[in-house]
Amino acid sequence: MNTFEKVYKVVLKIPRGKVLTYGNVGIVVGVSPRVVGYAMHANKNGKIVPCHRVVFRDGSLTEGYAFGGKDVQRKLLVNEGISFIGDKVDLESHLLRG
DNA sequence: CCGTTGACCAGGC
DNA sequence: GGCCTGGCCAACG
Repeated sequence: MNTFEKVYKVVLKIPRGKVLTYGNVGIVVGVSPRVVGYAMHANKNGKIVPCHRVVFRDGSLTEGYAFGGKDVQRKLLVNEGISFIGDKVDLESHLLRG
């Protein structure tokens, strides 16, 4: 099992309408948050893992998103029923905590 | 094998 | 509340 696959597996387990932070995925997988971000970057195709359900600890998104940018990512999240506070995800309501 | 590079996060100013 | 710094760890050259 590669480190990427472990990250992908956890991200795939995120239910619709919920989000996780990079650091949270890192804790579950057992790697540093940087590695999670690296794995997401490797997934820049966006066809393998719903990386739009992974956001910053702050609830903010990323500029270099695979599908085109944070605007596209925000649209995808809203499409799944996730609400936003300004330019950030409403973590209080949608952060998946285990 | 070593140095650099990140889609990060927390702390200090 | 924005910006910088240190720590973190796998992938790349």
